[in-house]
Amino acid sequence: MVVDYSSPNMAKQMHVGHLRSSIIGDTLANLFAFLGDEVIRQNHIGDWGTQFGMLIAYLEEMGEDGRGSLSDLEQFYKDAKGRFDADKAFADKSREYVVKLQGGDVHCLHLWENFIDKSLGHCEEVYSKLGVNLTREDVRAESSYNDELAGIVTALDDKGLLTLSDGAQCVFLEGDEHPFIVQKSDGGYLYATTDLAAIRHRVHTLGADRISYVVDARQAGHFRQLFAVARQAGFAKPDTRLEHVSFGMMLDKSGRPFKTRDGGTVKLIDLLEEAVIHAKEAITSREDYSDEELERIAEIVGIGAVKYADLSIHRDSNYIFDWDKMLSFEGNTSLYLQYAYARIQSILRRHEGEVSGAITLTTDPERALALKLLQLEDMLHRAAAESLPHYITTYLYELATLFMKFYETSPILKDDVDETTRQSRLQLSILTAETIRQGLGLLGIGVLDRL
RNA sequence: GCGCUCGUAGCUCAGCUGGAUAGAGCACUCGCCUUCUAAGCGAGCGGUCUCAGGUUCGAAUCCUGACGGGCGUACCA
Repeated sequence: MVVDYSSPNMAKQMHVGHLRSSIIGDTLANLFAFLGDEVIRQNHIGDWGTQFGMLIAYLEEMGEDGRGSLSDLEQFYKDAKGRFDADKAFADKSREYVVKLQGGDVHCLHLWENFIDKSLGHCEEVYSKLGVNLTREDVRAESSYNDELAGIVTALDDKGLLTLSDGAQCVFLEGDEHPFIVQKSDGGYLYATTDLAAIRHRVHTLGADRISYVVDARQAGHFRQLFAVARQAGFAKPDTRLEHVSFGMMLDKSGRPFKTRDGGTVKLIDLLEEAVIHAKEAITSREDYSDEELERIAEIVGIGAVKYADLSIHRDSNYIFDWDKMLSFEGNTSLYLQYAYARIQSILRRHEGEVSGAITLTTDPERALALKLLQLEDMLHRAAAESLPHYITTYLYELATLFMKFYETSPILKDDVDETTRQSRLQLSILTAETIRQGLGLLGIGVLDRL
């Protein structure tokens, strides 16, 4: 199966809006793979379009080796746009470069490749910090389908699906007010065309029997049409499962789309750095760690908190972005789970000798914990069937809560605990720790032996 | 206008596809560290599940309508 997620635009820096697709998609890909599916990750990056003419013209001006100028893509884009608006000659050159680029001009292609490479490098930096398992091998850029677009339109025509309307090639779907446009009146193709080419490639070349698109809910209409057309055209087979794994938007406290104070977008890398700083402050006040240790723990705790805050919410709902909540360490948070894990590791460190023997359940806390442990597999299948990552977080939180109660009521290493009970409780603790570790692992969140 | 989606405690959210007195966290009030990590645990406070009908033995959950929020509505992605 194919999971299509993240899909950043190469012209812009990744901002908080890209967070959800990246981590929801990654979690689902991890989950499907864990359950035994053959998963092909696809990062359908946006690397084509008119703005690239402007960007490569500006890159050329700045000197293409000038890495400094590209270190902040957001600023680079703004500067390029400023040049474009202010300087007519530059604007003309930008338009000329778009045409040359699309015509395969070597010089422009070289500039463009350089630009994409740098931009993708920024994304990879974010993926690495986020613990998202996307590599260059998963990248299948929009532009890579360019040569197939004409063939897509021809194939639709052969099927008798096309109608010329106002000069544009359209597929009219029954019951839809608007058609699915695959070729503009000026002859240009659209992302709808590219998406069709991508489906055909995924089904017929990659052999996908299920394709999950992790894209925000605003594009629901597009995907509904895309899937219908893909089936009618035979790009997808009748039994190919196509699904739009939609998710809601990030809103601010007053319920409007989330922006910074000055109306800009919050860069993802800044959010992550902020989270690590916050985690560092919280950790420092608690215990003495070496600088190295502090850095490592803050990274795992801080990034985990951000990811968990997002993944623990039903993906369909719009959610309110709140620094305090996102960086919170109380209640249903990643730290609670990491804390439970660390407590167990502490017990295991103190215990000397082997752990063996049967698990015997005699008390209510033991039974409740064991019962929850047994529900893991069922939960994972439900999460996969519905593509809902928050089932995992809810489960882990419930598990950790039950462990905390067990921990409070059920001594393990105390002198007055008999050996049979001790072994049983150790086994329960180990199973709990392993379940938390694996569960958080699916979310791409790490655990710590000490906290 | 039409379409999609959401409306559950003061706030942020769950609610396993129709089952028993609707659950958490935060906030607020109390209590628990000489014994395995108090970033924890226990107790309390707090909801006519937006409203009105309907289906059902049974509805937060399904259907219809109203009200309210968000999003989308052909040649951007």
